[in-house]
Amino acid sequence: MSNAAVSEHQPIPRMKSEDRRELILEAATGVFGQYGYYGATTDQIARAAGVSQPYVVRMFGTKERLFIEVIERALVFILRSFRAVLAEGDQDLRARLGSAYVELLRQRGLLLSLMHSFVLGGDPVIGPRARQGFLEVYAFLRDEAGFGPDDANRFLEGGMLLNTLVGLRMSDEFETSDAANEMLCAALPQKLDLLLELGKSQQADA
Amino acid sequence: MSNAAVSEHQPIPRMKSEDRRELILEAATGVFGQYGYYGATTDQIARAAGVSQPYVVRMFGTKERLFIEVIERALVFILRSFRAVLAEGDQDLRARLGSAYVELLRQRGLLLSLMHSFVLGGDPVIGPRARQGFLEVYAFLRDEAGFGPDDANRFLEGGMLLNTLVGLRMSDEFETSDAANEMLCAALPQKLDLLLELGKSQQADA
DNA sequence: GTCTATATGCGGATAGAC
DNA sequence: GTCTATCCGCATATAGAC
Repeated sequence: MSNAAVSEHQPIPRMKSEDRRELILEAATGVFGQYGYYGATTDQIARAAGVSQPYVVRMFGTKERLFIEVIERALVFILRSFRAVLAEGDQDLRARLGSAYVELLRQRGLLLSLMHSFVLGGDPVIGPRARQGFLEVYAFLRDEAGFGPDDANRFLEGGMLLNTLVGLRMSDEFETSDAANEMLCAALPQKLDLLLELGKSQQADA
Repeated sequence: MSNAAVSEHQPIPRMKSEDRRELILEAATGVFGQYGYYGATTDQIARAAGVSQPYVVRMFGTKERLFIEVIERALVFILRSFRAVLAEGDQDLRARLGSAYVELLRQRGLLLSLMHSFVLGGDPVIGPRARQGFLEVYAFLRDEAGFGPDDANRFLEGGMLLNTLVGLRMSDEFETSDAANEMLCAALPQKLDLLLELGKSQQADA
């Protein structure tokens, strides 16, 4: 048995700070997405990332700074994804952006972490970042995607309802409630299968 | 100096359990609306209600039960308000229901407490209640208001964006950001003045 | 009905070893 | 780069007086 095998068993898997950082941000995104800023603990995040709790704090300074990094990273993903859609053409832009947004659900907790930040607008440090993030998306829709105020609004409305339904885990009721079923079908023209699939996998985790 | 004056100074203002209960629920609604379930403390709620922290816990058993009562009470207000609109006629139903919804912002934290519950769908006790509440509103729109699936969906989309903008305190940016200004105007056809007014008063509190 | 005092547990953060 | 041990503060909840 090689040394490599031994250090896999008692893992002190050193890696570059940058990589570890990304790993923790991903884990934190999932945990914050589920429990929100206050509800999530640095210990949960650490376990999800496979590192020790003090290490998480050490790397990001405070839980608050970690949360800020999580939501700023989430925003980067959203805008990157939207710009990729834009680069592919102008046909059906609204539908394709909507589709891209739903696809972001694959990154667990990404949209929900943001959603949690949106309802903490009163917080003196989270609030301003959250507003800025939201406004950046709005600016993208207006200036880059060329939406008018009404179209931009419509798009955001749909996005916020989607976030809410995901946060609610409404997909859990898909089979048990006709109303839930109907609502989900109306809210997600396509992509319903993705939502249900992700819903099941996260039920399995928990 | 009379005894009455003394007991005003050291106030032990006994009141009926029911009244005190309502007072605390109101205070809790405001605090939960601002900080969410995990972020709010029973002590903040107690101070907002003008009672001691242990009394709050004593009266509701646990913080969790208090939160559940807050969101169920919020739902009662929403449905009561919607049914009142319905009783006044069928003209312009969508707009009038929307308007009634915005008016509920007057009850501080009512819509936001619900919103916070919506993003905690993974919680084993909050989640089911939150889903049920959301589905009750949907059922109202479909069965009582006579909306079709698409109209119901549209209505909920608008509601969720409103909740989000309020949670974000986007009205804080009304004067400083053109984008925020435009967005708010598009999101609230009428009633923008109400939002701005409430925004100012809550800035004053904090 | 309401308070004061307090027990208890948990979570964020720090110190320091390896 | 990463861990273990631990401190400290805060928040929920309990006990019991008035």
